[in-house]
This record gives sequence, C-alpha cells and structure tokens, in this order.
Amino acid sequence: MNACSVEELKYLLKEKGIQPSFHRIHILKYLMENRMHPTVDEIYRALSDKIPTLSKTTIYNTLNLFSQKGLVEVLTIDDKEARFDVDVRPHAHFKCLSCGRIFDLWDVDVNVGDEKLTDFEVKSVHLYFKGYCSNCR
Amino acid sequence: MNACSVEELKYLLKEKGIQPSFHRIHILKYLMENRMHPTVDEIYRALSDKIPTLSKTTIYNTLNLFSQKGLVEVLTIDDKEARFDVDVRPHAHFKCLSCGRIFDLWDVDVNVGDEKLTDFEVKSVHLYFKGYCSNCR
DNA sequence: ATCATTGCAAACACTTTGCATACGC
DNA sequence: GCGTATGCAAAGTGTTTGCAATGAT
Repeated sequence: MNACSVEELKYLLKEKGIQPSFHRIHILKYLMENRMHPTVDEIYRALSDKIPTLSKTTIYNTLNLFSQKGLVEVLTIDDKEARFDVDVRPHAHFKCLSCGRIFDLWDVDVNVGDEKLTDFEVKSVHLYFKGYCSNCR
Repeated sequence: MNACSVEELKYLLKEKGIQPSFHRIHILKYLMENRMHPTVDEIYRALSDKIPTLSKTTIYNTLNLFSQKGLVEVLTIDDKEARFDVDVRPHAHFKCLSCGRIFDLWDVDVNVGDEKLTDFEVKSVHLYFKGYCSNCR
C-alpha cells in the first residue's frame, strides 16, 4: 500500500535537508508503506530480514533525525515505547487497550474555549483517545 | 495551598477502597497540596525529608494503586517520566518546552466531528499542548 | 496469627552515548 | 582523503519484580 519509489523517497529526504543514505531511504519507505505507527522494534524486525546489517542504533538515529527535520511525528501514546507517524498533518489517535492497535482520527477538532491559550505559544497539539476498538469491545 | 486534614485524606482513600496507610496518606497529601503534576522523583525528594524511611518503590506502588482506583490520572506528556494529576476531571495540559512546567487548561474542548468515534468505546481522552509559556517565550 | 504494606536489590525495557569502522562523495 | 553514517557494546534512566522484613488488626 502507498508504495513509493526510491527516487521519490530520495527527493523527499533531500528536500528536508537529509542525506539520502541507503538505510534512511528504507526506513522512510517502511514508514510510508506501513502506516500503523510502528515502534523502533517493529521497524527493526520488519527490515532486518532484508537488511541484515541494520542495527537498532541506526533506526534510533534515523528517527531522531527525521523528527528533528519534521519528517515524522513522535507519538507518546504508549507509556513504554515511542511510535512514529510519517503523516505530520494534525490529527488525533485512538489506542485500543485490548489489541494495542493505534488508529488515525481525522474528524476530531480541538476548540480552545477562550483567550486562555493566548498566554502560551503553542508549538504542537497531541490528542490521544484510549479505549476499545470495534473488534475488541 | 489547598491543605487537607489527615482525616479528610483517610476518608478519601477509604471511599476509593484503599487502605489508608501512613505512606499513602502522605503521598496523597502531597499530591493534593502540590498540584504541579509531580514525577515520582519529585515526590520522593519532597517527602523523604519528613519520612526518611520512604522508598521509591512504595511511591511507585502507591501511585499505581491510586491510578487503578481512579484517584489520580497518569500524564504521559513527558517522554521519559510519568507525571501524576490528582485532579481527574477532564481537562487539557500545556507543557512548556523551556521551563518544563505543566499547566492545567480548563477551557479547551474536544469536538468529535461526526460518527467516526462511535466505532470505538472511548475510555479516556488525553489532550496535550506543547510550546512556550508566557514567562519563557 | 494472619494478611497487607514496605523496601532493598536486582531485573527489565527503552533509549542514548562513545568510539572505532566502513561508506560515499 | 575526508566527513558522515553506521554499529557494537556499554551506560543511562525510569519502572517493575522477587522476596524478606515489617507493621497493623
């Protein structure tokens, strides 16, 4: 799903000022094609078959770089491990407490009641719902 | 600020089905009187003067128990350490990326656009803003 | 006497760091 | 050839667990 050619991915990386190395291209490719907000471990397990030399350190380095450059958003919806979303457009997430899956929610708005938030300079908004998905409830 | 008598705290704990031990009373007292969403470490440093026998394990045990019983809400607004809010009424939080302080926001509403969320059984909502507070921006 | 609470130390899990090696322009 | 990317191992950090000791009823 949502396949991306290596050339497109290279362009995307360069556009964000990131050297398009082999590993970086393939980590980004995985994120583009598997939009279930994977953890570092999931990315590692998925790619280490195809790229046996890949190490977790590189995945950590790469994802930190991607997040600094605004290419991915880090989700802290999980207490233990970080999750990564390659879609950085504002949207909410729902985590199923039973199966652990995380769903994107595009039709949820945040309304700031009055002038309270004007005291602050907002840089990011994180909206997480938790509960049970249609399969699990 | 917002001082609570030991008797009131005992009652609160019993009401939630929690045995009101000395340590639990004092951890709850600290949370009631210091509503800056402290970490385990902050609670430990604050109380270990008065209660030299207190251990971090007990604070972890106690806070996990409190959260199971619905007495506190766990905030995962910090990537590293959990924070605890004794006010479980629905409200949002703002974290200053400079000074690290966490502010309560009571005037922010979440509007679920249409029927999308009806697929899910929502158990909790977590809304976090990050940016710079009026002192730091 | 019994059962729950506490606390130490060790185990755990995720992430970062130091540094040497390998790669790419 | 030089600067960057990579990867191993170790360190770091927050949290949980096993189990013995303590405390309360």
